[in-house]
Amino acid sequence: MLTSTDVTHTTVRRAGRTPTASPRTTARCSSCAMRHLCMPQGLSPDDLPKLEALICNARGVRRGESLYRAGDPFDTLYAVRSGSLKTVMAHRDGREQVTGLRLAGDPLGIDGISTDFHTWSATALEDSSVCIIPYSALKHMCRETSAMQDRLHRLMSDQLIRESSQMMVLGSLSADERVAAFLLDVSTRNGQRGYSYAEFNLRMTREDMGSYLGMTLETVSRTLSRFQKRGLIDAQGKLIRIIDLEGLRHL
Amino acid sequence: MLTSTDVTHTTVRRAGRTPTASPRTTARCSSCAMRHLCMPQGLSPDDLPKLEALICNARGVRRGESLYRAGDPFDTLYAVRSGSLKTVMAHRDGREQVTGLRLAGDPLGIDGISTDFHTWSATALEDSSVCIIPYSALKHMCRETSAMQDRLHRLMSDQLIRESSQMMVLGSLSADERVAAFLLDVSTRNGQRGYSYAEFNLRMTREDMGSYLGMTLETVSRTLSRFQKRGLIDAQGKLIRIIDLEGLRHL
DNA sequence: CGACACATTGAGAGCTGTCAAGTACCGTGG
DNA sequence: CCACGGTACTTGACAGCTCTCAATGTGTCG
Repeated sequence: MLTSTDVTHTTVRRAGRTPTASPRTTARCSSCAMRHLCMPQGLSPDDLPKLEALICNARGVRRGESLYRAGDPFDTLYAVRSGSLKTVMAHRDGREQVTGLRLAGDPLGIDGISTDFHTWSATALEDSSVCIIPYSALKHMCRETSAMQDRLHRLMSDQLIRESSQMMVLGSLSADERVAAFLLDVSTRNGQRGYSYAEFNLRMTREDMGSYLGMTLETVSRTLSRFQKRGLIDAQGKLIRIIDLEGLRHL
Repeated sequence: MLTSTDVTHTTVRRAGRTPTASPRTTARCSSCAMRHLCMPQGLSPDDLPKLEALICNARGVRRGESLYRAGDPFDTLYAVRSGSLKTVMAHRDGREQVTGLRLAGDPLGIDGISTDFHTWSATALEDSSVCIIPYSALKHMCRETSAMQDRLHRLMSDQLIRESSQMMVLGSLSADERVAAFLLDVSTRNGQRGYSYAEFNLRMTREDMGSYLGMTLETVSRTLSRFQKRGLIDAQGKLIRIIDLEGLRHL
């Protein structure tokens, strides 16, 4: 599984900018349209300047590039500013599995806190940009501002719940149910971000989806085709349009 | 799946002791043999008194009882002091899946931070006791003591990694590999707690194991039998003895 | 327009689930 | 102490879902 493709794992340089200047590489996070997602929810007005004081630069990651890779030393958290990334975990025998899909506003890098080294890799599914949040500065701020502390804790707990939900998907649901659950999840998250609930671009390949859902790319493809025949969705490659949302919900 | 049994979900009373006095119900955590596991790793000597000032009582949970259940309001974290518990998540259609096994020293309750309500249930696999760590007090202490903050963050990150490893098990491994991975995991954790790597009491039923590993209890049972025939393990019901550790590792 | 990655579809095999029967174990009550 | 009932466990037979292998179709980018 997942061994046929050899994704171009060109790790983005750590210090300094990406050579081929990606869009808005070093823009300030404070000028970011999705700033509210990067962290500050729940902060009082006079806490905001403190947050902006966090040297919160942005960084571009081009499609297929890794933001960080398993084994990299950890020192900063990220928040997706635009685009989307997948998180990937590797087994010792080389098999690897997609463990998460991160959309705008989602946090990234928490896996590094445990050991000071990253356990996953994070790879861009499209040209993306992320806010950089130095962990030590964030910790310092959390000690001063209880709202910030709350926010970070909730963020981590959120991830925990998201992952255990995915464990449930992997452990208890049939192929059909898994694909449906995935589509509904992406739909919801897309909607929450102000985009359409009904129509979105998956960005992931069928192989990525399969890896995330614990099945082969062929089964994913077959399932989507069947959904289309049943009038549940309209799928043109990675472009998905949900036609019968309730139908998907009831499997 | 998992519908045949109707586990006695007698939620333990929230205020006050359990009616049938369980062992050491209100003992102080500071007198606990596994105190070092409850939190303080990495704290400097003069931080310890602060930690003990956290009103850290213990509470008993009898086998089959729930420490907390999905939907319960969240206000305290726990750390397993003795015994073991399983965490269980429920799907809307009633199917439920074991999402984790918590042994002595493991944290419990983090799932409640996100929404202030618990998302999982935690049920004792044997008569157990847990340390009670009021979340608000813990937060307060994390703002004062950076070592404590570090510890909490790492704890949460650990859980995240543990869960994504389990996602990998569920998504990429065959039945044999899953069972082997589970046995090795329990063996390791048992060893880390000063017990035998080779011999342990699983406590979980085959059904729980199956639920955790995304397979049926019959397949679990068959797999264990096959392992036994191959001379990898010796299984007498819940009592497992690992004979060929390397054999298990190489599947 | 060709090269390449990605996606679709088919046929068959294999693993795991389902259903069913029988066995072992354990706590309870006589 | 033993008998009993119930839960947990084992094992078998068979079906069905998903994987594997393979061929073909489609889109994209240089």
